[in-house]
Amino acid sequence: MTVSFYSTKERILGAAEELFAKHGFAGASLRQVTASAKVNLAAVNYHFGSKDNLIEEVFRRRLDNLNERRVQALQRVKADPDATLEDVLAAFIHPALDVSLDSSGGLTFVRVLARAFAEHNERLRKFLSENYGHVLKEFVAEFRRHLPGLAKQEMYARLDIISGALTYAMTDFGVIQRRDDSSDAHRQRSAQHLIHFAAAGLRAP
Amino acid sequence: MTVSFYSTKERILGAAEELFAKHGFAGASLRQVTASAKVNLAAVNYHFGSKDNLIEEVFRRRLDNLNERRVQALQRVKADPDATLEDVLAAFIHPALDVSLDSSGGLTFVRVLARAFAEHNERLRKFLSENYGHVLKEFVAEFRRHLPGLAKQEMYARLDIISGALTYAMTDFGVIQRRDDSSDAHRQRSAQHLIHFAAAGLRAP
DNA sequence: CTATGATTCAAACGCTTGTTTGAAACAGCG
DNA sequence: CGCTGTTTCAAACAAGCGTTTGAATCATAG
Repeated sequence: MTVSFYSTKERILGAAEELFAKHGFAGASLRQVTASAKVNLAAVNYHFGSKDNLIEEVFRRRLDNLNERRVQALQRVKADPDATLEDVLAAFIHPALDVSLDSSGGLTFVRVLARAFAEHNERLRKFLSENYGHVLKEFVAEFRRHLPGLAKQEMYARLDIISGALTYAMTDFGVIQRRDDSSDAHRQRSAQHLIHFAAAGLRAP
Repeated sequence: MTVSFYSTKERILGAAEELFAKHGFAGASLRQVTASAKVNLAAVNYHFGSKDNLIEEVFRRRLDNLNERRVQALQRVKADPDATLEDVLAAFIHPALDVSLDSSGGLTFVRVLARAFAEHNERLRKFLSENYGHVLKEFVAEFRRHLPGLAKQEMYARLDIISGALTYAMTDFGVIQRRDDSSDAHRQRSAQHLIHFAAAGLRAP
């Protein structure tokens, strides 16, 4: 019997991520979280101050990483004079898939992320916009460089659709039953589909 | 001062739809709903039996209509020997947009629908699958008639993405701020974008 | 009119929620 | 060892939840 290796804070974050993905932010109670983390109920308020702060910390733990990967991928694309629209899309999509492939709860976090989009919680939206907004803006600028004929308003409308599709594809939210092949392989194929799909949609007149 | 025109049941359904869209099913309480509907708290359990039944009734009120419109649109496409892939997609997408354009809460309902997809509530998923599943299957059969080269597994994967994109596009979930033109006009353009976007994605090799 | 069934209402039910409390247990330094 | 600051713990808090109750009100048929 190995004793628990992770700290109380880490165990709370992991359990919270899992339960937020499964039941939503309002649907998962602190008693569920602390029971799953094998931690005292009061530990959440001791270490995080409140449930809202815990929610933000669940996001921050992974969003910083995702944003950094995307910025780096975008910089590589910018430096390449032969880069195509597909390369820009790959710089946007692959880091998200990479995060979802993180062996310790990455896919779970992507499900949490989709929850955040679906919920209209004002505080959460603001927090996410502050973490996502800046990077998204950089991508929009680069997309427009590859699609000079596309009006700005049109560009935003189509990117909106792509972001939604990306979120859905990454979280297996669909009603369709999957085959039982390795989910890693499935996700790799999903990335290719998404890139082709998005590129075709963006290039449409 | 005009007295209330709608019945108690109708006012509850309308208020519930609005609040479920805004705060989710767990997040919106029956006290909020009944207060917003200007109705006694006990009226929900009297007219619907339980909160779960109320949720189902909110869906049934609009889903029957949407399914009927989609089936009819698909039948028209099937009867037309010159119908294209875009026509099948239009038969799938336009009825959903029509529902969202219903002047009395249609767009609100679409937001509720997106909530249902985001939430993993087992009972809700089952209920929606029973209402959506049959029609979706018919559409898959017709899509495959227009894309004989596309493997069944591939077809499902791409339709999954399209369904997600449709849901997101219909609900303005994106972080991008819209222009202030008429939202009806915006939605009409969205439908065209979605159809072109989806057709390009489906036709990609 | 009275009588009957449907509807509304205020109040309370037991239960769960996030948060707070103060004591107990622990760790590490002098 | 004793002392100090950190962390854990059981217990309780007020507030909100879905649901139930029984009386009051309403509409309508006899």
